Amino acid sequence: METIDASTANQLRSFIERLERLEEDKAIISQDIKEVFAEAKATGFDTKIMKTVLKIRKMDEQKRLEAEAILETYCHALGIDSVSDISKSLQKAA
Amino acid sequence: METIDASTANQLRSFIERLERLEEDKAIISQDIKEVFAEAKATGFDTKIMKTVLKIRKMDEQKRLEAEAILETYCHALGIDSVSDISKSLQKAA
Amino acid sequence: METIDASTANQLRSFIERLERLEEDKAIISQDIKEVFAEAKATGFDTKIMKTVLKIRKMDEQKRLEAEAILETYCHALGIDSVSDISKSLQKAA
Amino acid sequence: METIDASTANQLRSFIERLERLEEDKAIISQDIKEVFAEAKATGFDTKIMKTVLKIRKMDEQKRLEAEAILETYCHALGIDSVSDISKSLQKAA
DNA sequence: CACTGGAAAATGCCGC
DNA sequence: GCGGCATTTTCCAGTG
Repeated sequence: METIDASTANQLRSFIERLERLEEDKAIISQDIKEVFAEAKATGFDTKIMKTVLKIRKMDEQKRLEAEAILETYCHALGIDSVSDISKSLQKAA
Repeated sequence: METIDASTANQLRSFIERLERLEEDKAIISQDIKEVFAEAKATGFDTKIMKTVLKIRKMDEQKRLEAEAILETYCHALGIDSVSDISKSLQKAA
Repeated sequence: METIDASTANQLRSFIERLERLEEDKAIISQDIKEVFAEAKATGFDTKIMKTVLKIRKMDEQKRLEAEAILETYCHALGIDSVSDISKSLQKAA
Repeated sequence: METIDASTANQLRSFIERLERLEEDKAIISQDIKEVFAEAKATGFDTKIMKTVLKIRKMDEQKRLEAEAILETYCHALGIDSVSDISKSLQKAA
């Protein structure tokens, strides 16, 4: 069986620890989210409806991103480097 | 249909925005985790094994927590307020 | 719209019925589990603790399986077909 | 701390083992269900649609049961012991 | 590159 | 009626 040198072991340990720290941060945020929902509920809001609202807003955001992606494709096809170039043009025009 | 006054609407908006910010933070961390795995993989580590290692370490932690939960339940059943009370008793005894 | 021939429809019906029977069996077992908990509770046991005990026992089993999975992965990486091959080698050596 | 006599310990062990056996049976059925879905998929059916079909049929069944519950309530209110009494009457009539 | 298996997230349910 | 938990659904990396 292959031996693992100390350096490699330390690298691995480092990766594992970084991951565990990130997972922990993520867990904390998940907890924060739950607390915000709890607070909203205590204030009298219906969390189920709130979740639906969030979902719809996310879908809208997604739609916007997809629209931008299409725009980006068109820009590329038309030889315009990026959307920001259009912004600049528009600002100049204004 | 009931009308919603401006104040309530603002409260709701505030909750929604806080939640969206938290969701975004969480998404960033998820992305970070993926990148660490990618880096580890590029360094030559087997991510599958790494995930299993993380899982086992998490299970150890989880098991410890479950055991503590049982202890807590017993303490409650026996009229001892908390585990720390036991610690105190033991310290006195020592 | 595509038409569905009778044979296909019967096949589908057969699958659906098999699934519904299995779901029903599963529901019966879930009910049995509830009843055992109820009986234990009536006998004076704390179901919460029982659930925790079951969880820990399950985790032990799971941990064992995870560890075996890692071993299996190493074996594979080292060109050893299976754990039983190791057993054989060890038996010869003994 | 209270001591637990052997008899109680055996009772507990018995409950735990019964539960573990039931959990195992349940897991087997869950596995069977997955296999039926896999088979249906291999036959060319869309499992997602099948799941929707099952859900709708379940809702229908639920509706039927609720209707029966209402009927049962009426029967009770009218001094008829059970639905089966109605069945008998109908069978006689036929 | 479609598929499968497993992890993460969302939903629904049950007990308190 | 609520929190907590189990189940379900969804997503994604890995694989043939």
